[in-house]
Amino acid sequence: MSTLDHYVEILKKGNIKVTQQRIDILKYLDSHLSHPTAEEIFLSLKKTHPALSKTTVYNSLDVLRKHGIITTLTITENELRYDFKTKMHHHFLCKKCGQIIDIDISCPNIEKISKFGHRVDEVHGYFKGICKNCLDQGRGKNKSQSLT
Amino acid sequence: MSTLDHYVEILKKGNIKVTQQRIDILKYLDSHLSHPTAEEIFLSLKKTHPALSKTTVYNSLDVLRKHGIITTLTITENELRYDFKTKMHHHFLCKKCGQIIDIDISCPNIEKISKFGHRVDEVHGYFKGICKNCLDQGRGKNKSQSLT
DNA sequence: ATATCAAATTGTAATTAATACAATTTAATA
DNA sequence: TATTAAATTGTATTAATTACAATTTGATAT
Ligand SMILES: [Mn+2]
Ligand SMILES: [Mn+2]
Ligand SMILES: [Zn+2]
Ligand SMILES: [Zn+2]
Repeated sequence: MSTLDHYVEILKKGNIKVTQQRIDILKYLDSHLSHPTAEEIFLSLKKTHPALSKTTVYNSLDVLRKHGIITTLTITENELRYDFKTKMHHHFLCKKCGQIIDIDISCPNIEKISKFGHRVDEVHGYFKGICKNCLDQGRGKNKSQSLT
Repeated sequence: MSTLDHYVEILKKGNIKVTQQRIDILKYLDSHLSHPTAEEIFLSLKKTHPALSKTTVYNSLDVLRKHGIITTLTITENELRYDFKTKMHHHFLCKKCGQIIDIDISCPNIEKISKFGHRVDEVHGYFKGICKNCLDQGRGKNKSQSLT
């Protein structure tokens, strides 16, 4: 969550033409770190920007990704997800509530891969299971905690 | 690569009805550890079994997966990939030649996730970059090595 | 060996994420 | 303010996956 100028700066620094659509998408991703899909981003932004095209969302996300400003996750099966956080981290997908949680750990395996002779550009660490919240609820300890 | 009886045994052990289609799919996955897509499996099996339906391939893969006989990979963006190898291992996707290589290492991070309170059922470790073969070719050391 | 029947297969249609493309608009520069 | 390359829009298309009804078949009991 930052001032709009912050997103303008990010775009200018990458020599990306500054448009309202791109600012909106960046702002959305920065304030929704839940790894949304293109569809979710589109539907949300369309509320306050009815003329927005889904193609623009896809195009903008591609541009941002190619410039390393955002990253993508292939953790779910049918759609790509987007992440404003680019620092290497892991993810946990809860198969019950569906949320994708950031896990701030690094990967100690990169060096091993390099020893095989491959050049590693990206590291993706995903875990799937049941999150703490869902486990607690399943045990009857319903503390009426929100899952959104 | 095993005798057909082996795949029959696998199905029977899982209380899965034995059909020629399921045997064929299992055999294909066992002898093609390249993490094929449903489409690739379908096209290859259709050659010797022209009546095969793509729906059957999807259904069978789902059944096999639900019984833990095969696993799935979401490493590429547009399609699911299937793996006969269920023992926990990592993967490396070469962005040049497209092949997905098995990396036989384990994940030292599982315990950390458990400490967060989540229950971990699946571990997915993916790396992306340029594989050794492609790197060597790029350096002009073309030893005419096959990439298939 | 044969009849039975739930389950599997098939073929087609529907859904959905993503991409292609031509017309229009706009951000950046002069 | 005029210019222009790039971005946006809307629509059409592609491609992976799922839904579903009709048909076939594997396993069981007779
Ligand atoms: Mn994240
Ligand atoms: Mn594998
Ligand atoms: Zn959960
Ligand atoms: Zn390669």
